[in-house]
Amino acid sequence: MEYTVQKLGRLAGISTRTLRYYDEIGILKPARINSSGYRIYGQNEVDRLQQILFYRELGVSLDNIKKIISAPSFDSVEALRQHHIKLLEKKKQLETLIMNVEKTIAMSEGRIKMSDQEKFEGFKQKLIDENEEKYGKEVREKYGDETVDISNAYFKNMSKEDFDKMEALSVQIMETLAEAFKTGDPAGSLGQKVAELHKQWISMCWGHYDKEAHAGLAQMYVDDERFTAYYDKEQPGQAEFLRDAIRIFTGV
Amino acid sequence: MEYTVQKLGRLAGISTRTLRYYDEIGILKPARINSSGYRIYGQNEVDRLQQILFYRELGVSLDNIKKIISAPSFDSVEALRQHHIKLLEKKKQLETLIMNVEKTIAMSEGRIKMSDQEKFEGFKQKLIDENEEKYGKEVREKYGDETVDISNAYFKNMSKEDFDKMEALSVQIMETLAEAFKTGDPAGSLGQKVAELHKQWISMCWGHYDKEAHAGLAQMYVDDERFTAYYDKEQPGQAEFLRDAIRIFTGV
DNA sequence: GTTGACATTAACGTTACGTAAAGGTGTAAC
DNA sequence: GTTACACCTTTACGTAACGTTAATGTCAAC
Repeated sequence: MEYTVQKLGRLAGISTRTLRYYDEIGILKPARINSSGYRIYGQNEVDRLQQILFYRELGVSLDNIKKIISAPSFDSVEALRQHHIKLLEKKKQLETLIMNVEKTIAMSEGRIKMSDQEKFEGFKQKLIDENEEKYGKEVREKYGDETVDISNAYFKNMSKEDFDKMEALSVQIMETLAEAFKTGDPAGSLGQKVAELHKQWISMCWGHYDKEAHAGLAQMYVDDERFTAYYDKEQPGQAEFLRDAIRIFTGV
Repeated sequence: MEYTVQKLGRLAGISTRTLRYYDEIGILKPARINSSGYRIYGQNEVDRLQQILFYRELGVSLDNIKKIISAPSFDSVEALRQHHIKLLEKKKQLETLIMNVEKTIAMSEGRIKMSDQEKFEGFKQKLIDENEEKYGKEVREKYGDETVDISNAYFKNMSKEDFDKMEALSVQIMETLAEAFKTGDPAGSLGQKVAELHKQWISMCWGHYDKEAHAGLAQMYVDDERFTAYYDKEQPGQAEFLRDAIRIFTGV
């Protein structure tokens, strides 16, 4: 089956302008141009367009779509599997958002209360995903396929020594946190020592120090389950304890 | 609680640029400007921003969001309910798309075969929805709250007489179709009479006539379940019969 | 041989921001 | 007291993915 722009457009539910644009940027060129200069698309182009629209639906930029499906190593089945996973994630996020809406309705009716933080929950997950994606990409560009641990040092182009120092600090933090947690007092000397160590650690991470940001990060350790899981892995409650200690330490 | 641009941005997971832009276009103005010219947001703004992001997530343009939430009749709880329904629809569509991906993977592995039509199913539903939304909006702008039936005449700014004529035609089509269907022969004189009547009808709809489009529409009566349901409502199989009659009539 | 649907290129418009430039503000640290 | 640095400001140009308009060529049908 052969298609002109309009026929293919109708088939796929897109405009002729879109098809010409796709030709222009080289993401979907017609199989041939007939004697009158008309674009003629064939079976291969139909399939390729389908691929393009799949990725577009995911919010992938045309530029990236081009890279993905033009790469010589492109394995379309594998790409589809990845695609499938992303769609499932998107669905999950949508479900979070739906829950959030239901919560907000309940709140409007006065049945429950929501914190300002909670009000943006459905959206935030998306942000985190995007950051991860961006972060991961940049790291891969800079360091190739080195270990994930080293990628932690990304922010400041850290030296190996600095990195080792950070590692040591982070071990020390976890140990001291465990000790301090036993005392049950975030304001105590051990609790404040953890906060001080943590300050040193993020100072290295960020290249500078900022009280409010520190307190904000501590709050995130409680709000973001990935961080909570990390700090709570030995004793549940440690993430919250750390936040309280830092709150007192920073006075925020 | 009061927020500066950055604090609110972090809370909601958006950039400061976005907040300034929202101020600029008047969709979200700060509660006040302090002595240094800083934007200060309060509780109302947090809630309004949440509303904005809800709609944005749905793909509504900022311009339309502004109209929606600025309308004096804006009922936020009711809006949330609508919003909730739309999210559920979006989820459903996403599930269709996921199924489509799974189907395509299966196809790539040679387990099943898919027609060109099927390949675009997930997108098409979306297209239909969008068209309906756009269509409905434009009609409301043009005719206010008149009946949905009259809105059918939208395309060509049809007169009342034309509209009545169309109505009469559509009744005649249904009656003749029922008669013709009994003969079981789409090529017979009754079958071809239906096709001819249908040609007249769509000529009025579109303002012109095109064979291929006619044949295409007839195919859609079979492919799109909403049309199929309409034509099959008296006798299952009538949609298919009509398509066959039109196929023969147009010679496509 | 004239419609009218279809095709072409060229080029400017749009939305929702990103990004940089050039500068003022607030406060913690030396 | 001034340095430093995270904030804030406005102005203004850049971008993605097309939409839209204009001016023009092509093809099938009546």
